[in-house]
Amino acid sequence: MASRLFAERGYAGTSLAEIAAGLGIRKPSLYNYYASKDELFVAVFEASIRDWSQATRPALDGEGSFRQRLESHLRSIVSFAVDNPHTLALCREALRNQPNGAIRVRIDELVQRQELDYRRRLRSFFENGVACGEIAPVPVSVLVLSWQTFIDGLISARILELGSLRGQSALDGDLYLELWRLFWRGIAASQEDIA
Amino acid sequence: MASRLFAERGYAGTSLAEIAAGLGIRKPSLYNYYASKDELFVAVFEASIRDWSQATRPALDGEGSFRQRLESHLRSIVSFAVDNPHTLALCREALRNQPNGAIRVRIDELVQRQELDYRRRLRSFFENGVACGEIAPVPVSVLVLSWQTFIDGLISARILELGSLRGQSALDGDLYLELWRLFWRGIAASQEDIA
DNA sequence: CCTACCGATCGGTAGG
DNA sequence: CCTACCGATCGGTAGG
Repeated sequence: MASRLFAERGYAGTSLAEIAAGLGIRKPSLYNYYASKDELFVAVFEASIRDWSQATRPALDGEGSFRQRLESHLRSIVSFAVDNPHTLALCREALRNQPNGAIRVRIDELVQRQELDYRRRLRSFFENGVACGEIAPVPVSVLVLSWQTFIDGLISARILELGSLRGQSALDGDLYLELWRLFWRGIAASQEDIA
Repeated sequence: MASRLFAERGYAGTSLAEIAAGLGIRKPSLYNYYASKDELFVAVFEASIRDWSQATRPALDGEGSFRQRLESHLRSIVSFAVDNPHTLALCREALRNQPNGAIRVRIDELVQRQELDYRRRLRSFFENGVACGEIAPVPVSVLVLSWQTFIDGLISARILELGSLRGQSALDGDLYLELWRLFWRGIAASQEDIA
């Protein structure tokens, strides 16, 4: 509830009275659970980023070719994004907005930790992929960044289409799999024809 | 000034008193220029999206191979994004947030118009590229979406790093050109080796 | 979990 | 472009 409101209207645009109303209680009762608006926001953000990283975790270390594993990782990311649109939007809101500075530090710390962990896993995945000759011999840091940019683009499309009605979305149906094929073609070692 | 504040703190998080202070005047004086906060925001957003689309326009229809023209288009996008970080952030903020609904409609209309125009130009560019055999025979709608996702990913990286200190950014130095090489490799008709 | 209430700040207006 | 001011709402507290 709070997470949805924060995601849709932002930190400053969401009042504690609205959150309470959504929960069927009155504003002062919130203070039995959280010491302040900041604490509430941090708690909600913490839960969001944890859900996100958990839902996304497993696939990379599974079985199959590097292509299959990366695709399965992508599928878990996309299905989470589709099922939990405001969880992701909240993470973006927290990253982008700078409510008052005090809260910033704590959020940045949470993000840093999760980001470092994710990059470490990606790095090892791509290192192996290059070593096994399935992925093109590009610097691993470029591969990692390329992947993160690809995902960011997909997610952006998803988040932006929440507010305004955009046309065709990158996540409509299985369209993202077409984008994935092009992405993989860009980093694959051997370059099959596309058709 | 107003654009920077709206971009950094969002619509709800920016007060008219702050904007006025940034301009060296008092709050009520703003009402000599704009009838309301909504009008001010729409005006600032309109200017931002216009600057963005103008700075980005020329390259696609220039001379050279499709690869050269798309790369030059990318360069103009990235250099605008680096030079005008909060102009882009404001566009994102306007797209994402839904301040009160009245303002939404007008912003969506501005976005729709510019978006349709941009997609039309991309579509014609990619159609020609495929027809000339320089770009892989993929449905044009997929190519267009793929490009927009690529750009969204680069821009996201830029915007997110404004607030929090992220590690390596996709737009540090010429790193984005490495990502571009992989992107092009994914959509190119003939697939040279990467090394 | 509630009612009642606090000072501060919000967008906006009056009047000059 | 200003000072002075409006009612409404903000996050938060007192006290039960």
